[in-house]
Amino acid sequence: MKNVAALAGVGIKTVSRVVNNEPNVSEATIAKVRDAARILNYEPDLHAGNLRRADRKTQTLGLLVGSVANPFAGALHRAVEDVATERGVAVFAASLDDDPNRERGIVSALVRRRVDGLILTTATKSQGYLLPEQDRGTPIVFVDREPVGIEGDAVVSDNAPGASVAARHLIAHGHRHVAYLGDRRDLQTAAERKRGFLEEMGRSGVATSGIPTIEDLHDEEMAYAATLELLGGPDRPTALFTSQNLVTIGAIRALRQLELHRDIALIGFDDIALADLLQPGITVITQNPREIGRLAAERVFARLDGDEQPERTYVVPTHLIIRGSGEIPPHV
Amino acid sequence: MKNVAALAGVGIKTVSRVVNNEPNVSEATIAKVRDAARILNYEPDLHAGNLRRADRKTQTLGLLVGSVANPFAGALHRAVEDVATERGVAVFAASLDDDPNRERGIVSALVRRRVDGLILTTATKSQGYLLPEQDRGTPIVFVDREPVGIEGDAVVSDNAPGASVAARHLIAHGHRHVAYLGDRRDLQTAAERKRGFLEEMGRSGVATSGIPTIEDLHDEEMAYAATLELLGGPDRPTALFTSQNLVTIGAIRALRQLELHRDIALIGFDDIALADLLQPGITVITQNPREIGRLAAERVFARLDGDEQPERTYVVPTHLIIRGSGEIPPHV
DNA sequence: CTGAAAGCGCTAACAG
DNA sequence: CTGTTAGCGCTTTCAG
Repeated sequence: MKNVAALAGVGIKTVSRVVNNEPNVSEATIAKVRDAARILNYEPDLHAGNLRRADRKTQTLGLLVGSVANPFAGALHRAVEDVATERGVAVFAASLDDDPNRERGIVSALVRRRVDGLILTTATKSQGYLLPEQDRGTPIVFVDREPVGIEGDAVVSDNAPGASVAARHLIAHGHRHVAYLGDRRDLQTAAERKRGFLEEMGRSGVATSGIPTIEDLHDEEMAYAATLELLGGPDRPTALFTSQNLVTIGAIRALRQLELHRDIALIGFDDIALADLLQPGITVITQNPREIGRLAAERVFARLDGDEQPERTYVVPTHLIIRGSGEIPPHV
Repeated sequence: MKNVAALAGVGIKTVSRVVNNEPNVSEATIAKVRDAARILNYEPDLHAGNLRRADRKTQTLGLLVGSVANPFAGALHRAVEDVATERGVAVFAASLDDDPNRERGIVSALVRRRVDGLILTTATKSQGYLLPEQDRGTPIVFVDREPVGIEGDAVVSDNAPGASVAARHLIAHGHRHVAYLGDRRDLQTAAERKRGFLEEMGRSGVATSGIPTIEDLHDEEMAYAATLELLGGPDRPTALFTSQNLVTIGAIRALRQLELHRDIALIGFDDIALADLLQPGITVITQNPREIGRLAAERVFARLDGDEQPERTYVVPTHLIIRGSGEIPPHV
């Protein structure tokens, strides 16, 4: 900047004015400065400026998702990016891998970089450690899972109601003997989905004790193996409810393996790619990651703009998409 | 930091030493400082420190991909993140949308944030505008597409050879009348795949002029419509080669719509989710986005570590995965 | 082993 | 309309 000022023959502050489009600079001076900047390939240093700027905003957002490689996170990330870009804000994205230590490390790295806001999927038991940062004025919005040990805006899917819809749908198609296949039970989303599912089964008069539940299925292979075992055993269920993406895919593979995919009903929570092209098509409860991301980013910016309303949880609705696998009648 | 120093009753420089794990501080002092830091919830400001630091590294990387929402980009992003995290480096990820203006804007935003390195998918005709930044010492690695107007490391798939393999496979299964369905012809990857495909067909004695080619298919809907039209017309091809993900999916939908999916062969470039569960399974040429990302990140860090070897292009091999659709014999 | 002074690139506050 | 001075939070340099 000093160099630009020298080349343009003006003071350093004038360059600053031009770069930041501040008023009270003559057209001629602006032109001189811009020329000099172009010749020197000058790019302002956002961080240096920020050090002294009144609002101290880095124009930067931190986003923590399950894994940037998974489609749910990708869609969410894109939505966040879209609203951030509109405001000239760049986003750091990182992967959680459901690891509490990783969460702490990433949050710390983001805080050290003085992000203006945080959008977080969490794996820690309590997020109380974020209190100091929140007190410092950084808006924090939780996505996918609600916070524990701290107040904060949150944007989540209606996990329990969505799972209830799945249960009701299977019941309506005559099923009484439905198995639940779920992710790690310490994950809030998995627990909610299980709760919604079991409650609805209960309301329909199916005893919870009679419902086969297999949990802690964290990847496709585990789900595949668990499904094979379940269906190979006695007293085989007539339908499956899978609480998550990878579990659904594992179950599909197992059903195919056993050639039961046309005989045993299946509803999965969360959509999967090309689910409509399989035979039968896979009936699912879809989430809306784009909307979750959009809302979360909007909340961050609203807080940044001074919105003071009480923190709350925003629930993004899920939808039942009927494609065939969920409408298979019970087969004895 | 001033506050921490005051509370610990030491000089500011001593705090700096402790925070950065510099030597020559007594155990007792270290303990005092750490206590004070904890009490005040002190988090160092990475950018402020960087302003004066000798190496001026922000521990930050910029990544520009097609769209963070697409699976190829997600896998690449994750691989980059993995190698970056190991070195305490955070990554800014942004979406290009094959828009040259967007590319310029994002690059500028990243440069202003003084990222230590850039990993870029590009849409501009020439990347000469990056020369000043490169001269400033920022390593730039191009992914998916090779640079024009500038020297630089690049990591790409073997597009032409991969497409040749597809062509050869179809030829080997007896096809002579194969259509090419491709993405925007101004995209380097699409052009390469087309070239590889046509050259191989030529080597097998099929006249290029007789090969139906439909290009500029940028999304699923366009591909679907184009495929419907192609197959509804006279002189229907016996096999299709689709040069990209979304085009493949559009073609699959069209084939199903016409109930030709068991009669017309299909090979797609780039893998698609659950391709093995469709009937028939979709034969594809897979890319390796994780490896592309890993290599790109490694190149950036190697350059940062002083590697001076000439810039070059790294080619990551593709693989033919046989699943059924590519092995359908010609049907007249 | 420790601290004081200077300065990184920029903006705030004020003076011309 | 323009420039000067101070200072953001930290690291460097150098003197204790």
